[in-house]
Amino acid sequence: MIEKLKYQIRINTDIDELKLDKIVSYFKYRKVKRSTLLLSEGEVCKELYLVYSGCVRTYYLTQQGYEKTRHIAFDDSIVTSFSSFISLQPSFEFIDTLEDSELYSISRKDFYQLVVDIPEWERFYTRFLEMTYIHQNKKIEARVTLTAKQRYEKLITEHPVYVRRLSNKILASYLDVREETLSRLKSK
Amino acid sequence: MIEKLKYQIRINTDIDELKLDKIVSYFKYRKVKRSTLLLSEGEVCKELYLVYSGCVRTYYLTQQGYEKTRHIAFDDSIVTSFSSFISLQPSFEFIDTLEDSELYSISRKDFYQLVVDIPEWERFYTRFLEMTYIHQNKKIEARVTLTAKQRYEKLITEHPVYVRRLSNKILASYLDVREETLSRLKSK
DNA sequence: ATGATATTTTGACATAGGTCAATGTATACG
DNA sequence: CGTATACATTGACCTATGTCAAAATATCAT
Repeated sequence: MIEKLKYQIRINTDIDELKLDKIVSYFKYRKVKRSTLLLSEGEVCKELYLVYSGCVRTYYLTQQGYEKTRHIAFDDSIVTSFSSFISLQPSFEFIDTLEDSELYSISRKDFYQLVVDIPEWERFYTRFLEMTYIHQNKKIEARVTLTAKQRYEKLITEHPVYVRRLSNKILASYLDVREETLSRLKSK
Repeated sequence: MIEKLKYQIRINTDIDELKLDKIVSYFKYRKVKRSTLLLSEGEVCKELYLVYSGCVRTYYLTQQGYEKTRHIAFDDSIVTSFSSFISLQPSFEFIDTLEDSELYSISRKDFYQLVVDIPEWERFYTRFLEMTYIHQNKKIEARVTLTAKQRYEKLITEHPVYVRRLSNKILASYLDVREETLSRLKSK
């Protein structure tokens, strides 16, 4: 089951099975329907999710009420409203499921207790933050240097799964264009 | 001198003076003139800088050859081309000085050796990455949800130093608008 | 100081992408 | 199954911001 998480940790840091089992024991299994709201704007985010199957996203609203998708997590990836999870400030993001999903969740309290108790877990977390930084940075660069068309084509090339698995509406909100614009881009 | 770094580390993690002195001993002092290029696109970034005085920025070029400023570091803050520093991949960013500056630099090798050797330093680094994440995320949100005018006004309100200390050209590149546009925004 | 070089401002115009509205097409649920 | 609700497409038009060029300042090096 949660083998994938174990595997992820193993490749990022040396760790024995005992500690690995301890870490994994804090994750709780949870099955949720499509379109389930896991966190609302204004709430403090006290859970981190590991997506075992399905799809979870985080998004926020513009002043005009449009959704902007920050992150989409498919199988075996981690998702939470990080800014809130880290700072304990109210989240400006929502978290919801885009498909029926199986999740493993860990509480913020347990998560940070593991950071203190298990050096390998802290190492893993540090690596994770580093990779997240790089990913964010690339996303910003793409947003700033490419046209809507180019961003769409880049996504097709680099992550065809997104285009295959997501609705136009979600894809548009992820690429930061209006749905109408995406629809037009596709037909050219 | 490097008291500020010590102070920063102390408030983020408990650490004794001995270790603090060891950390600090790896930083080398360096005085550089305005407009000095510290890193070029394509090079692997193997240094991290602590800005003691002056101003350092990182930027990249769009396909049309325009500069886009990612980060501006004034006194007492940390700057490097992180994606490259972390991954050892060639940097897509440049680093240069916007004012005559005094820097403390540490090599990537020493930096990561300290991460391994001194748990408090790793803790500090983790906190730093967390704060950096939150900062990046806010910047993206602002870029996506606000107009050029609103971004400019937000900057005036939240970080008037930027507006006071930077040229229009740099400020425009930081706000992700053309210089002409910024010039017009100001006169309204 | 003085010319050279870079920055800022202003103007006229172009355009990518947004907006609003209507129509067509899925898909979910009783 | 059928119909209600959400999603996707298309059209006509609009606007914020970019582009290019020229003039007005500021800044720098000798």
